[in-house]
Amino acid sequence: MPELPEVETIRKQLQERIVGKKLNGKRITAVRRRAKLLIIDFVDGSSLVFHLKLTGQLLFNAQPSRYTRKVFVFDDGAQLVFNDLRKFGWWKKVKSFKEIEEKLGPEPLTLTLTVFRSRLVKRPKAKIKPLLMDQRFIAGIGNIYADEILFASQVQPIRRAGGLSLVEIKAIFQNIKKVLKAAIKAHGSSSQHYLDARGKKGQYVRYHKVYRRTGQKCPRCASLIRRIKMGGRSAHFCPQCQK
DNA sequence: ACAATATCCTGCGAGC
DNA sequence: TGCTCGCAGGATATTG
Repeated sequence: MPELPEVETIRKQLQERIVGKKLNGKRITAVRRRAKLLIIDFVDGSSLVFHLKLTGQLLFNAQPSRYTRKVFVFDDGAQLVFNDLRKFGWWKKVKSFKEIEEKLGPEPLTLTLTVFRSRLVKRPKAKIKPLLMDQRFIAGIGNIYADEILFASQVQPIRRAGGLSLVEIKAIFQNIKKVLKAAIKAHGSSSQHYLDARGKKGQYVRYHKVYRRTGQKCPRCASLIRRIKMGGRSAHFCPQCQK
């Protein structure tokens, strides 16, 4: 799916466009994001929650296509179109968002080094890449940004959390924020299906250093980028300058 | 505790 | 042209 930066981009755009409108008679008070979830809040405290998974799109005032699964119509006639080629995405109405909140780890952008370290210490045997993608450990990072964060930190994806030095932990911590913020600035990564609420592509693919660059030169040391399988997902890294 | 696999679903490009 | 294979931004359940 859209990972944190993509959902955050959609959130900002929808916030500007739909707050104050009514959906099914209820006024919208806010558009929030938690991890990779998009949340539309209503005046009565209830929420409409979306998860876009791999191929979901939320388009404002777009024409429905063959992949449109749902069209939400606002009181003024504006529309929110939910498209999803692979049908993994979902939406649901909840009385309170707390029902969903419980299972999620901390938000990457407000995470502190102390919290990050204390959570790593509890999982010494776990490999760092699956850990970064584990939504209970830290919520919002997926395959693209896990690879890019580890490249920026010069740490290989197969490293065990317990074997990381303090310098490496700090680097990963800082790069989580740095990479995600830069990606938000670029409106996310449109590697394949992602479009923002305006139907436009994100530009962060330009800055990808390793993700889907197998066999190309590492921008730091010119070694060839390698791809390995980790738990059914691809991990991309530089075998030379990531230790 | 951790790893690997299957699963939901559809499409695309590569190779034969 | 048409087939099969592998791949695809997620997350969960199951099994070892």
